[in-house]
Amino acid sequence: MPRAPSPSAPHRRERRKEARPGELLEAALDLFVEKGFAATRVEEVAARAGVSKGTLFLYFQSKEELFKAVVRENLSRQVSAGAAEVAAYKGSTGDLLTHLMQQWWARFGATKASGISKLIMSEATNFPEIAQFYQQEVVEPGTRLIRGVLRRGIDRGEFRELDMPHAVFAVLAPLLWLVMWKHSMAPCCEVTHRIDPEKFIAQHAELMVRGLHKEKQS
Amino acid sequence: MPRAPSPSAPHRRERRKEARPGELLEAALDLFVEKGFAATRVEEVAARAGVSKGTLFLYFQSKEELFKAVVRENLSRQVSAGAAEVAAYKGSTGDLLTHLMQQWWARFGATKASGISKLIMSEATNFPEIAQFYQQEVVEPGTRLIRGVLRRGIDRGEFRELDMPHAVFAVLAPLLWLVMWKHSMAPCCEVTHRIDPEKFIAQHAELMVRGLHKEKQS
Amino acid sequence: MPRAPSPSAPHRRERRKEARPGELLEAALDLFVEKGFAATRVEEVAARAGVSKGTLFLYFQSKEELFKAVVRENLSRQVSAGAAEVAAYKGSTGDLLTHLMQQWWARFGATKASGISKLIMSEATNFPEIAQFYQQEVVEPGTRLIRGVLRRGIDRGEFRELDMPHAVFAVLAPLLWLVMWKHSMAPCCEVTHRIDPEKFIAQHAELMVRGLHKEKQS
Amino acid sequence: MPRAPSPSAPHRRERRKEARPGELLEAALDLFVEKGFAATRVEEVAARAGVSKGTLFLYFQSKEELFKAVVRENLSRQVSAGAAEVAAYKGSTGDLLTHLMQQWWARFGATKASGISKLIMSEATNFPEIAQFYQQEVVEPGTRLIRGVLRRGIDRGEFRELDMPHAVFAVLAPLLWLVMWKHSMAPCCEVTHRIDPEKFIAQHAELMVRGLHKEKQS
DNA sequence: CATGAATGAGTGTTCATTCAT
DNA sequence: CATGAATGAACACTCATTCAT
Repeated sequence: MPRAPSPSAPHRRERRKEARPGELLEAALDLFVEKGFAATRVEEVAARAGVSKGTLFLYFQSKEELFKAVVRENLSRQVSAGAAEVAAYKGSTGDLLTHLMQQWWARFGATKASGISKLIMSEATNFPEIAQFYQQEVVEPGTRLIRGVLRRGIDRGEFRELDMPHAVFAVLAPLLWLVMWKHSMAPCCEVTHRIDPEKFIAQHAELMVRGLHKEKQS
Repeated sequence: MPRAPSPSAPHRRERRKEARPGELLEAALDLFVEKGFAATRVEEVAARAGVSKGTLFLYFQSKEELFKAVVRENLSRQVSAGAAEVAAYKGSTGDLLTHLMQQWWARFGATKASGISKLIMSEATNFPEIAQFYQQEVVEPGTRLIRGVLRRGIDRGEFRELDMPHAVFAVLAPLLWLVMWKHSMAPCCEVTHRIDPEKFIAQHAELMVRGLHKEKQS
Repeated sequence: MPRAPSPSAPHRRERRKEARPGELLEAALDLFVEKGFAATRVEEVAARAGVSKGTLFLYFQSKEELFKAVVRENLSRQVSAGAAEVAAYKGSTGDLLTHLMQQWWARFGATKASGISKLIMSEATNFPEIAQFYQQEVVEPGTRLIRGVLRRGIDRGEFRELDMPHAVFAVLAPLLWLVMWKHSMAPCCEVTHRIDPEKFIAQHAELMVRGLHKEKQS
Repeated sequence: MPRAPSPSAPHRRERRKEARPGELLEAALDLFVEKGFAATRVEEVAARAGVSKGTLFLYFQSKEELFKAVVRENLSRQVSAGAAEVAAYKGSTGDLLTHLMQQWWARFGATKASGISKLIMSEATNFPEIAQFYQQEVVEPGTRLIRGVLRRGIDRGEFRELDMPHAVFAVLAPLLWLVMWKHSMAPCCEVTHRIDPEKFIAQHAELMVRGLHKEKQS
């Protein structure tokens, strides 16, 4: 016997038609980050999103397409956060750099979104297309941002001359490594020397700033 | 081009039990690095080693055991390489640190073996056992080594006091990130700012050493 | 001969989840009885049930679980059949015993289900779990039933005192042997002395009853 | 360096060339009885016989041929034991029957050889050829023997008239069941009501003899 | 739109059998 | 004769994908 739908209550099926893809992407993000592409089963993604396996394929042509959509969705969000801050900053470049790193951790590294950086690094060889996309959308802008900051330091007479492209990555690498570590080794090795992200960044920032600065007067 | 069989040439069913594991490990290393653990098929490993699937299982109980053997073969032996150098080194600690990093790249980072560091980071959550093995066999000794060097610098009055555990990772992180990068993004993004590993390490080392050093007496 | 699809006929991908397990169990019973556990391939079970291999694993976690389900389906239910009859029986214990044996043959021995008793005896050592299950679910209740009957005979002064545990099996053994025989030797040896189960049971029952009875007057 | 063989000591390889097949058959008997045909691995048979897998195939064309040889070898041995005893026996037929059963257990049922009866029953459907062989070599002579004994009893006025073919199996069935039980359920179900073979046979014999005898007093 | 029953290609692993030494 | 390294067919089980309802 079919139950008569009451106009005031939404039908069971109606729940959130247009919200579906988003729920699926969120569930997929969690699982891909946790298990990687191959070990994630689409059925589990569907289940976590509260729909059936068939429904997932209604929105995404294949598991690969789902993966790409997850990455694209989450990549777009995190671009161009710090550019404004740099432009507005008044203090020393060392302080600016330290501030940016801390902000980066608070706004990105500590959130679930950092999982997709890990994801991309992990699966890059299986999805070159994604890797290139990431390169363009995230790496390029990010390196430009840091390059600008280092340039600012040099121009203002605070920093030494640098091997610019590599110096940029010397600044970024520990941050990128940190999110990889957080999503790979850290969950498995609970035993020793648990890294405290904030302290790690503080130590890295201090070493960087000192390393970048011109010798104290000389 | 068919090769003419020479009477002294080995026959089709050549006995070379001693050589097999090595050949299989090499083939496995190649494929695991190229495709990751899950995407590598044991049959392909066997084929690349020039044997049948059954033969592989003659030497390795399972795909996972094969993987562990690859790790042991390629990582565990690299570990204690630097310890000796540290003990014998006479010069300044800054030079020692720079030297160690360059050696590490030459002996490990630049080789195919570095691919499995990337692999482990990528698949750690699916193989916690492997991750822990890596932690014990590689990460722990590596951090101990660096800690010893930093301690040497402090004891000799060259370096400042440090937040030791995090400083160690500040030194290591860019190196570990470099192998990740080399095996994930680098192959896909041939376009811009190709990182030159030696220059990157040089820049990192210089920044680190400057950052670690006491202020030039001021 | 292609069957003309009638509009009311079920479509190719018919939904009949409720019917599937039963069809699979029946096919499995046939094949397990015919070939034994190890020699039966799940794919063939599925094919005989008209479904694909994957579908079988939709309903049974493993080949072994399928086997257990077959056992449960066909044996466990047969158990308590006779208990009621015993309780309600009014006549002599000798007649009761004879009656029970005949009923057992009609309801179990003569059916396909008896094949799994043979199967279990054959493969018991490879599946101790199954053997214990059979022991608990079938052997124990069965021996209890017979013990009750013998006790009834003794209590009513019809039967002699007995070495009870072994007398029980003296009663049961020929029946159990009969199903073994039916499913092992009988199909191969069509030649001589084909055993007629009903007559065999009649002869066994008569001998048993006479053997159990007190000496006529003495 | 090859060791020079001393003439007085047998070479390692020479050990027992002609004993090999026998050792293999013995090992195979043990394992087939214990695990059944499918679950027995030829490598284990070879290992237990102290030779390599290849050597086994030097003597037996295939696993199936090995199985058949095991059965044939052990079947031949056990025929025509009791015929002489029957002919020479002077006492009552009831005592003769009881005596035969006890002897059968002592000389066959209790020995490893009984394992092949179990084996044949278990694998009969997979090896019809074997089953027919067993029928001719063992079952036929055995039933003839018992038939003779029953005939003796009737002719001497001790036993009643019988449904002869079925009476024969009524006598034999518990014995055959006993060896099946011993090699299947008994090893798994150590818990309750462990059957004592001698007592079981005693109880069976007593019931049979009483059941076969003419009514006392007449 | 949503479902979930059904599919079948694909994978790791086993093991009887072969054959060069 | 004996070996044991090598083979490859076979099998249980998985899971992305489809489609009738």
